[in-house]
Amino acid sequence: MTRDTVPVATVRPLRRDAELNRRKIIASARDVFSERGFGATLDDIAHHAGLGVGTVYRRFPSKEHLVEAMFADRLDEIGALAEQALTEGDPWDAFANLLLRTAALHADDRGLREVMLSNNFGRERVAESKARLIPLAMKVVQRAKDSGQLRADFEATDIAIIHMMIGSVIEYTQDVRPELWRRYLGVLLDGLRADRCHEAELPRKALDVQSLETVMCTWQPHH
Amino acid sequence: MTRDTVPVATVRPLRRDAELNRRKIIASARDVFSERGFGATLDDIAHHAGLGVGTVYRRFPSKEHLVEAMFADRLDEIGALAEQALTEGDPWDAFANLLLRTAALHADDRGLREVMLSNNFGRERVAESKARLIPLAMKVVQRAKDSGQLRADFEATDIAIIHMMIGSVIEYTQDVRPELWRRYLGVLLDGLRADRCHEAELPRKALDVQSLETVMCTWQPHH
DNA sequence: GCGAAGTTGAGGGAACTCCTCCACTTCGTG
DNA sequence: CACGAAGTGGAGGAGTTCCCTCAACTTCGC
Repeated sequence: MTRDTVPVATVRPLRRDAELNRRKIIASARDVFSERGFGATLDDIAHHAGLGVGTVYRRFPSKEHLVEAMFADRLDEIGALAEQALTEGDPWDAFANLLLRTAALHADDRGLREVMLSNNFGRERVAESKARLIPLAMKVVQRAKDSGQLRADFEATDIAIIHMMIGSVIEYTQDVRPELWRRYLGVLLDGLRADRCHEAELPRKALDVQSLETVMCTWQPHH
Repeated sequence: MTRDTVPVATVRPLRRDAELNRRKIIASARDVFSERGFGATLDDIAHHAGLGVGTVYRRFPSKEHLVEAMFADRLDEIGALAEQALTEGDPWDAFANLLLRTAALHADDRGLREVMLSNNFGRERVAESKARLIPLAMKVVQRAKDSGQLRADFEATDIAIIHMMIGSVIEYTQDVRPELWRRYLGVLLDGLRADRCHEAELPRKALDVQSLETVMCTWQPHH
């Protein structure tokens, strides 16, 4: 499934056992990355799959390739969430649910979180999928602002920063209280409603898209 | 100043040049830790001080000791902020300003941020200073709640988590926009005001002090 | 049953860090 | 001023961790 999307210049098919192992590797990578993030080594993934390291390297030239193979379609999942949000009845609920559902995915999958917040993992397909997300998010934001429920000085780039904040809560508290992040997303959402702002304007302007890009290149997973 | 607070069993005084170097080391550590955090090696600090590594190790058995020597009094600074907050006129302003001023210190000094958010740096004196902070914070919170301005379901441990969130914003955005964190603290503060609540209660309970302790032992600086 | 394809895991090599050691320098007292 | 004690420097040992290779071995499938 993830497989045939690559250019394909009629590569000879893998031997049956090799194909089986390839699947084992991907399954293992999904497990390991989702639990331990990209800090995990290919050695870890190999052992978790019950295979030798060499086998993994024979199939995937580098960690990058594995990531690429694994996460492109998961990002499209989030794209689907966003599109769905555009058709949802109440504009505020659409906005809030998009944040909530995305954060919930982040909480379940450390690897996904890292791909989303950093520009340092995966190239090509991952980058494309992310690029497709931006205009969608902008629409959801605009709709919520137009409806007068989301504060007017909110910007689409704020979404990314909010995910960074919630991401750090997830990172550190999920062993102790896996759902605690919902509390702080709750505070943030309350703070984002138009009828709650006390100060007319938030201090400082939001990041422009270019600066956000830079920030996301700096972003590094913890340890 | 930081100096004579240690037990002192009449250690013979340092030779004049050695004492000078000791000061250089501490100054250098202040610079380097504040900019690069505790990721910095003692080698870095030595070179930045224009000294050899050996000299640093002769004076401070380990990084821990240096940290201890440096940060205990900075934490007391924050304690002073908190006490000051207790006498400030408006209870909400006291609360909000405490968060703001503390975050501003964090933004200026990566080392301080790391000591505050983690239980893994510095022992003894640092731990003491932190312990003294807790009841103060609790009072400030209680006063703001009693005045009806801070939402009733806020807890003192939320302060630490908020600093983690803001800390991650600082960490990643300060090269691009050093003051951007104020924007998100602004959102949080608006979300914390009691009036015009949308949801009656935040989802999930706050951490208890014990769990927070655990979380802070897990906390690690980035990279 | 044979050659091509696949597998294995010890270990090479690179990047870091912490810290030690001892030949050398400097201090300051007698 | 000279001499012993105190202090200094920084190459390098020891420990990690990680990425990836390769040569000996196994399995597949025609």
